Amino acid sequence: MKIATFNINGIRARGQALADWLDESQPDVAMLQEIKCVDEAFPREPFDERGYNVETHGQKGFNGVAILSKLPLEDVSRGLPGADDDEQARWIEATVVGRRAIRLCCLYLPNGNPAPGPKYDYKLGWMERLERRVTDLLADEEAAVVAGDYNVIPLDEDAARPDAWRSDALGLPATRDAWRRIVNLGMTEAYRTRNRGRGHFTFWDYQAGAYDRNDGIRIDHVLLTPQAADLMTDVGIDHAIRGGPKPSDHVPLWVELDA
DNA sequence: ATGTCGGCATTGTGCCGA
Repeated sequence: MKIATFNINGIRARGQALADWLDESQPDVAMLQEIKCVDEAFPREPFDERGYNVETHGQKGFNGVAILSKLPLEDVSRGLPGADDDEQARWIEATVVGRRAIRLCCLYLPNGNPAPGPKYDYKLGWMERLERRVTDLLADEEAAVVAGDYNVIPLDEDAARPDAWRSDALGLPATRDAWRRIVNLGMTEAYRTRNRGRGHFTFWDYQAGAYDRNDGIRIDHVLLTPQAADLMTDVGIDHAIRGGPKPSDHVPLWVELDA
């Protein structure tokens, strides 16, 4: 089962690029972030035609997440637990059952800039809630994939110019500490099991020819519970589509699970 | 740091968020 995450930066602006990528990459599951529309405005037809079930958790203008799946999506839950007053649409989870059941958690973690400030406080609070949700997922002892745009640069090697991000909300020590606390609960960070060193990115700014200069950062991640990590057979980044027509500023990251 | 983009409010363009 191929499971991908992709921050598409606006579903309505990305229709063709997203459809083309689905046709080429053929994921069984695509977890999408920044759909930037309400549920009723999500264009379902291109995905219906391709045999995907669609579940969305949208919001007007900003944020918004969705899961596309060729298998039925069961037990869908919207919103990250732990703050009833949180109005931002950044979390949706569901279960797919192939040969094995897989819990899919799709997240769009807050950017947090400018830091310090209320937006950064919200980011750190959201990461505390994520830590609690991951703790519960691990206690379930089942296969779960927690994937999305984390807006976290885990280490200096995950940025072309690490110095530029040291005081940014994506790279501050407190951000990296919170990330490490989550991973260290017992999750496997999929991409780094097979790829080491510099130059592996999932995001390039639209400005200043960042993609052409490979001036990127690695901020989209897939975390796996042990039961999911034991099923992983491959992982990759579809970076080439960043150079295609009307690209998102992020590219897809995917894992293959024997499930 | 800034060579950009998407969506909104709004009809020509400036703001926000990233």
